Amino acid sequence: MPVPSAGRRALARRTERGHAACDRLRATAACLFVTHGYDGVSLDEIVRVAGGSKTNIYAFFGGKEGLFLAAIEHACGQILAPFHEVELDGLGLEAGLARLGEALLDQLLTPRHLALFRLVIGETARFPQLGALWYRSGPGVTQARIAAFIRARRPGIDDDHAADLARMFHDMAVQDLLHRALFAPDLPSARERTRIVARAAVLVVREAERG
Amino acid sequence: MPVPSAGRRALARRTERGHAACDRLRATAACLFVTHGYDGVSLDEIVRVAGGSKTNIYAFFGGKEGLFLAAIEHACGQILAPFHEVELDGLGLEAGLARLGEALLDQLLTPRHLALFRLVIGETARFPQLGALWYRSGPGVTQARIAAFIRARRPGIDDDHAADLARMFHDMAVQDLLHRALFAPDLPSARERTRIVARAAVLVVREAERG
DNA sequence: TTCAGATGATACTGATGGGTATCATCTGGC
DNA sequence: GCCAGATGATACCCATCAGTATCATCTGAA
Repeated sequence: MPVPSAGRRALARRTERGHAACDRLRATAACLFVTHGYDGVSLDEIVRVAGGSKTNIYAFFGGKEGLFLAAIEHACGQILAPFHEVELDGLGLEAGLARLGEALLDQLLTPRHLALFRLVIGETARFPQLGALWYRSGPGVTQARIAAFIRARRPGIDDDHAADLARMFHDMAVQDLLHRALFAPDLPSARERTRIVARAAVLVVREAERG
Repeated sequence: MPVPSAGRRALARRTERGHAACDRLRATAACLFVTHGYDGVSLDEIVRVAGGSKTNIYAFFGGKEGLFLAAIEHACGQILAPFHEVELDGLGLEAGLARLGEALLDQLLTPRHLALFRLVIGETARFPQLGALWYRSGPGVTQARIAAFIRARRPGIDDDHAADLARMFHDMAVQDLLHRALFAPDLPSARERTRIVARAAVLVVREAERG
């Protein structure tokens, strides 16, 4: 691999055309990297799909690694957006947890999320900052939202206890299904999904009562 | 990439030297692939470390992909061996579950397991058979052992219920810690580990009483 | 309008690496 | 011991690809 040099200097004033090219590059790269992995995509291919030229990649992102990190960060930021908009007004603890679990699984079991998850896990060895970024924008946010909901429905609850319950609910409701989706091509039925999430919700509610 | 051809024909009688070379290649490849990933290791490097020559790789394994699959299968078969030998005689349900959970974490949080896990998840997109192999020799076996223990300590329990409890215990005890280890460099303290496992065991025992 | 700098198109470079070919050497059944 | 076939050592082929260089064209602030 050629040693990267300073390359062309950073741009002083980027034009409108440049911004558009930059966005297109990042979006295209995200799509291709998620689908084919870091080593499975060449810069020439990205440029061929996105338009523009390799000149931009080095001017905007510094090289392949920079483009990769920017693309994945972008993808991570988007992946859980629908989950954050789930409406819980009027739902009790058990029903609300169930809805949160279902909404979470809706996102986590999409092919796009599974592919991104694979990529992040695989490349965290090469790009350590990726792992932290992922946990922050993934499980971290998710568990925090669940914990907040538990505290809202059980106002007197201890903060640590709520966080514990949130973590346990998250893991019981999501992890086995996520792993099965990652490793086996046949997803469980919707009925099975519902059962698993409901079971987790029941357990957590019982445990919350106990204090 | 050159299109693989039939290559040299399969060997009719392999010599003792050949068997030794084959084993060395597989072990070396497992080590290097787990550390550097599929694309991060060249055949020349494997041969340089293991001795022998590329001739063997094509004669024994058919090419890089075949060697990779053989190496990973080998590594998967070994990774949980210590877990299967945990002694549970004389322990009640809660204490036994706790010991199982601790023993499992002992294996899952080793650098070697984390690296193998990363590799398998990342490469399952390219080699689908890998995922099934992994689930079979990993979580599948683990959960089955936990379920068997629950049934042994609660003889009247419904089989499906035991399997459910096993899955939930497995996920509560292991998953969050595993994910944090995968994504963040700082492992949780032994104290925190013990607390999480104990908490999961308590929940499952209570749930088992309820029927 | 001008023109310096941004962007596009494209060819090139140097290194890498999977797979093949060739020939030398070793093994083991006979 | 013989010798066919297994194994080792090595050079080679050819495609890929990150990064660079060069020059043409476009943009937008002054």
